[in-house]
Amino acid sequence: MQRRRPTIHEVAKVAGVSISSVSRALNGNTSNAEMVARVEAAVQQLGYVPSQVAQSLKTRHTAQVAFAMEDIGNAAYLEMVRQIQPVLRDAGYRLLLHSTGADVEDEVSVLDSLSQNYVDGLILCPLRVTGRHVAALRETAVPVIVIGLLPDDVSVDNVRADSRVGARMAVEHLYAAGARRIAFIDGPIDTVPGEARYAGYRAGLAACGLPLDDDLVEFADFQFESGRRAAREVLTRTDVDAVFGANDLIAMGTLHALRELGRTVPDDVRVVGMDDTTLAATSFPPLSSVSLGSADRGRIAAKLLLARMNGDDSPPERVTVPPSLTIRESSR
Amino acid sequence: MQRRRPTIHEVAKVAGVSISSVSRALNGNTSNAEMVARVEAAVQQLGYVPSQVAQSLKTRHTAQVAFAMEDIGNAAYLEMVRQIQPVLRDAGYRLLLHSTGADVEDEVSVLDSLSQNYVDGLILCPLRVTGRHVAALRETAVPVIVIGLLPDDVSVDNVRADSRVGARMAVEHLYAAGARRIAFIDGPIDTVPGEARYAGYRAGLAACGLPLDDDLVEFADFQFESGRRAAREVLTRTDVDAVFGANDLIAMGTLHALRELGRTVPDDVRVVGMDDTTLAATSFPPLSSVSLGSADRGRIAAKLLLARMNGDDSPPERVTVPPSLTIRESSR
DNA sequence: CCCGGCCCTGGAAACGTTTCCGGGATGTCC
DNA sequence: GGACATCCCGGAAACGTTTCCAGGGCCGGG
Repeated sequence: MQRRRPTIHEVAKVAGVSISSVSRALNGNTSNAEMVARVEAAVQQLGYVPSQVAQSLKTRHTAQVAFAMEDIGNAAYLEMVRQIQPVLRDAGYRLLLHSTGADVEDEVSVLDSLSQNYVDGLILCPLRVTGRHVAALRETAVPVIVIGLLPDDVSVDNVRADSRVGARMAVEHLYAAGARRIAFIDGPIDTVPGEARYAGYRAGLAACGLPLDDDLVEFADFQFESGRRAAREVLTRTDVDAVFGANDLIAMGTLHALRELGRTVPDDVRVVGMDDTTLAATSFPPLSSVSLGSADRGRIAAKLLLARMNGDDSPPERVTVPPSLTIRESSR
Repeated sequence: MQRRRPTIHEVAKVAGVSISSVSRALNGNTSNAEMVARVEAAVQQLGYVPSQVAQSLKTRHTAQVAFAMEDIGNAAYLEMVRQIQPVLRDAGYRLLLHSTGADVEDEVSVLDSLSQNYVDGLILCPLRVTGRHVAALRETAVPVIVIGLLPDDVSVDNVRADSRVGARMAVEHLYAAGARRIAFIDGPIDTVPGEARYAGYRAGLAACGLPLDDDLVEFADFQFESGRRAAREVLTRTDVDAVFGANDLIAMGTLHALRELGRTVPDDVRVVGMDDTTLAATSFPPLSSVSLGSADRGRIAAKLLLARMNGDDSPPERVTVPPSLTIRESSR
């Protein structure tokens, strides 16, 4: 351990050839089979492993890609990671994780330094998009794919969910199932998803001819506990026959709140969540949930990034993954 | 985008000083305030960002650490990542993720190439430990911390859970609550945790004076669906008044199987899981679970690694994190 | 048999930093 | 006021690769 590693020079000496020949032999740029054999023998003997750092310096790429998101603990991001990782690994890239903790400062610094550096590409999932994000995005030295909403005038590849339509689908589904007092527990209103889901909720109400009642709306922070608290709030404050939670954790919290208040699901109150994480299928009762296609978005983003890193310079793409509703017992 | 980045030479030219001075100014190795100011002005003007690759080549460290585990989707590993990431980030390291898919080949290649390369340290969570693992561990060029069981003669820092004792605690708890026919749904027996938990289960039975009945034991693969299936199997096969699941997913599957079979929890059958993931608290009924301290293990491993990377060369440590049982409604 | 072209090899430069070293200027003390 | 120590800056080497380039051997054709 901590032994100095052999360099290409030592391999060359042992094999009795020049370092250029070693390099060529190892990279398959020679046709002399005997040369290759000698070099490989020397490599074997010394336990030589090329320095990726030196290679990177020379070749100007690092075989690394970063994925930056708010919090790896969030199931939706996790789903993305699970899709992104194999795609990139099969293409020979390593995945670097960057939890920003939703800090704008941190996200921007990822963009303008991280992306100019030890990474060949970046997939970014910003919770909020500020002017500084946009400015930084214009300056990056490597391809960036943004997952999430982005202003129209930013020409960067962009894979988005349509959580607005998704939220509307949830409301319409609940209405169709007979609900008329549909509560909504949102995440923070100043985040991109929080705002979009709220808009979708209102659009859904409008489409169903229901009035918007502020008593039916509460804001939490996308977590289980705060979801439970917010749900209790609404449920004790006013009359409710359905709850739409802005993500599955909030909806799970709602299920617990309902149980504590002695209400039954779905007979008494129907519940729908969002993101369709594994939680939804394993909850009790199994939770209806609007999938925003996290897995698809991850996979698409990874493939897009791969194409860009391979030199594809067609105009920026904008892919929107359509939402889909999975109906389970909680709203049946 | 894709514009060539300025180098230190250009900064030097703009600032009218030598590259050595630029380097010193940027790294705080100079006391001339005016020099620093001039350099920073030039840096600002050019938008210069040092090449981390070149720095790494020179300084021989990369400010990167890898975490290799079977599958990032597993909640226990996720918990570790959440702890490891901030510790390392605060110390200036980036975290590289490596999902091995439990492939021995892949794990060993991580060990003997990855660790000799673009990384200053490695945290490894092997599901199985083979001779090749051990051999590779002896050869690594950078500090490695292993989370999980390791043969005694391998002198590598090691943070372990005691899942054997944990499993035994679960059984004793169920016995104390009145259960006498305690079923066990394990993961694959040929994995380190699968084996340890099985051993703990048997030890628990022995401690309670209960016989080992093969009818009460079934093997799944640590997933929800296979856990549900295995639970159904056992529950229809024989008489059962408690189930211990080798992880929370299996226990969740068991809860669903019980519900489908019309048995109530905990009155009819008590259930205990393992890992105490967030799932446990949000399930219905809330799931009793043995915590193996994933979060603690992650944090400890990260700190240990940090110490090693800072040159601490005291003899290898072996830390065992004690299990703890959180009793919730499912076994009350 | 000689010459030209081709292929293979080795030498050397380059990638962008950090750091060692030497020289010149400055300050201080006698 | 001179000598010596001190400090600061610039030049250059080095980190470990890849790749360009030139030279030499070999083969084939004239």
